[in-house]
Amino acid sequence: MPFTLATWNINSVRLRAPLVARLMEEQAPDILCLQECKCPVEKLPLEVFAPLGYTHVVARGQKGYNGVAILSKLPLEDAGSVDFAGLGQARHVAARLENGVLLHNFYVPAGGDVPDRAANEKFGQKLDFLTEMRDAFRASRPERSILVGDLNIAPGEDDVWSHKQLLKIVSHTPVEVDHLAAAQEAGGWVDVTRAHIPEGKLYSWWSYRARDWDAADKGRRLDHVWATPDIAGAAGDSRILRPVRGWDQPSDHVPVLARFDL
DNA sequence: ATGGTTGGCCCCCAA
Repeated sequence: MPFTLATWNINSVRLRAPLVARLMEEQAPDILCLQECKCPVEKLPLEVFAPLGYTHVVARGQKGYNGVAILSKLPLEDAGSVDFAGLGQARHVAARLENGVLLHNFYVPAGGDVPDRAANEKFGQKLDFLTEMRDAFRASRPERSILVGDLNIAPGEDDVWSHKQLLKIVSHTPVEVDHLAAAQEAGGWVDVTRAHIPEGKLYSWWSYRARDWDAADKGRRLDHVWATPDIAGAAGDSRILRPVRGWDQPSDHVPVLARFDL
């Protein structure tokens, strides 16, 4: 059963429901994982998505902030959510596909502006969230699993526009990169996007605060598709849809896609 | 070193 998968931080799914519909029409991924829906589950605009074939939904939400949703053409079973770091925020949800694959949709905390847990509580929460992800994968090594989402960390030198200039910027500090690597290694997760596109700069996010995001091109790869080694070989056709950043009233993130031949 | 933009919501917080 081959299927295509997309992950996209939508930054308000109600405001950008037309953009989600456009992606569904133009790319038709079988499964679309959204982050930063910014609304309770009962306010998701599902009436926009259902006519396009996305009738299966597994989601967690809250008013105003965070929120994760899996919209699917394929049947899904809710596989629960974990409150990593005890924040009480809607940042994770999992779903089981009919072929047994377990799909995790994550929205890792951004972590505030100051990369110091003594001075900035949010940074500590981000590190704790990643540590608890690591511990969960250690306690129960995932199999036949896919993990996607806005992990809010650009791990590699070619995942940012300037490695040197971002070393002290939250999302690319060594301590964050180490914490993400520990979570990745604990699960044995393969970075599917980088496995397929090993060379060159690769970004999925460009700040709203640039005069010309395209010309300046000061991007970061914050959005990821991972898979466990037993199914990573079935993944192919990874793509990051840069042109979506140029759509009207865009999210600051663009969709990241992959196909799985399972 | 600083400022720049966006979204949600109760006039400020988070990103």
